[in-house]
Amino acid sequence: MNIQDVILGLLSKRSFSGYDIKHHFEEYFSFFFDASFGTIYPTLSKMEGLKLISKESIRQEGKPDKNIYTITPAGSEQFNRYLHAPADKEIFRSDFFMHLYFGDMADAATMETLLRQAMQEKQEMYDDLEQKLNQLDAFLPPYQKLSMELGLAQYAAFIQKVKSVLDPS
Amino acid sequence: MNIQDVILGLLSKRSFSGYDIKHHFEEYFSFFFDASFGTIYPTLSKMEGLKLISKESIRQEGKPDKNIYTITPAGSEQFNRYLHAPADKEIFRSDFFMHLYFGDMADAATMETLLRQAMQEKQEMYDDLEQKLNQLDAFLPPYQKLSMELGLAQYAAFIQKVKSVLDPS
DNA sequence: TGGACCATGTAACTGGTTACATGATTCA
DNA sequence: TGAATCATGTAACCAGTTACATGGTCCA
Repeated sequence: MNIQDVILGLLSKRSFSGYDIKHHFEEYFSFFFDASFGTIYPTLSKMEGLKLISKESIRQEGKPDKNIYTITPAGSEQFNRYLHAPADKEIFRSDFFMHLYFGDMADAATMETLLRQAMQEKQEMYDDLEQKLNQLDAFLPPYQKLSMELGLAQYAAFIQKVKSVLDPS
Repeated sequence: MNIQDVILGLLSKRSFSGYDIKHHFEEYFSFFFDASFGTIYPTLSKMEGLKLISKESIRQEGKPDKNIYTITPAGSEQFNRYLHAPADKEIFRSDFFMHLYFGDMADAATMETLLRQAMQEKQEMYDDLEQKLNQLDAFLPPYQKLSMELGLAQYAAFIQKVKSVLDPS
C-alpha cells in the first residue's frame, strides 16, 4: 500500500482537493493510516504527471484557489489492480509495548502512569470510532462497517485487559 | 522510541552482538518492533562513538569474528531516561484495513480470500506468541508477561471477529 | 488582535529498507 | 551441491516528516 492507492480509492467516490484528502484521512483513516500535507501535495502532482488523476483549478471568493482532482480511467485501472492484490503486511511499531516489555526495570509509579495513559488514549479512540459508527450506521457499506467494528473489537480487548490489571475487582 | 533505546534495553540484561540483537528482535519483539541489519550495524557503530556502549572483538574458530557490545554507564543513564519518559504514540499502518475499507468496490471472492488470509496470519502470530508465553511463563517478569498477554488479547479479538463474519454459526 | 480555518507548496532532513559483498562451516 | 547458519558491513534508495513560506477571511 502506498499513498497513491489510498488517494485513488478516495477519488473513486468523488473528486477531492489535497486539503480535503488530508481531512478525510484524519476523519476516517486515522486509526490505520495517516499522511501529512508534505506527502499529499507532491504525490498529487506526481499522479497528475502520470495521468492517473486530472486537475481542475477553482477560483473561490474569500478563500485561496483550490485544485480539485478527479480520477482518470488509467487511475481507476490502477486502483482496481490494488484492490484485488493481496494486502501488504501491516506495520505496527509500539513504544507503549516497548516500555511494557522493559517495564520490570522501571518504578511502579511510572508504570501505572504508562498504563493509565495508554488506556485513556485507547478509550478516546474507541469512543470516537464508536460515535462515527453509530452516526453513519445505516449508510455504511458492509465492509466499511466491518473495518470499524474490527477496530472497535481490538480497542475493546486492549482496554479490558489493561483495566483488569489496573483495577482488579 | 528509536532503535538506540531498544538496543540499550537489551544490553541492560547482558551483552549482545549485532547478529544476536537481530535474532532477539525477531524472537521477542516481532509483534511490535522490527529492524534490519542495515539499521542495526550502523547504529551500533554510532552508539560506540557516543560511548553509550563498548565493543569487544571475539575471534571464533570455524565462524567469523564477532563484535560483542556492552552497555556503559552513560548508556544506562540514557536508557533510564527513556524508560521513565512517556511513550511515543504508536504507529499502525494497515493495508488489510485499507482493503477492507474499500472492500465494497471489490468482488466477493477477493474479500473472502483477504479475510481468510488475515485471519490465518493472526492465528499464526497468536499461536507463536502463546507458545512462547507457556514455555517461559514461570521465568517471565510480570510486565514482560503482561506485554505478551496484551498482544494475545488483541489478536484474539481480531480472530474472533473475523471468524464470526466468515463462518456465522 | 490573535487564533482558527482555508489552501498550496517546497526544502531539508530522518529513519529506515533492500541489495550487495565477503566468506567459512555444517548439514541434508 | 546447494541451502542454511554465522557474522559484519556499505551504498543506493525511498517514503515519509517537520518546518517554513505565503496570505486572505472569519470570529471571539
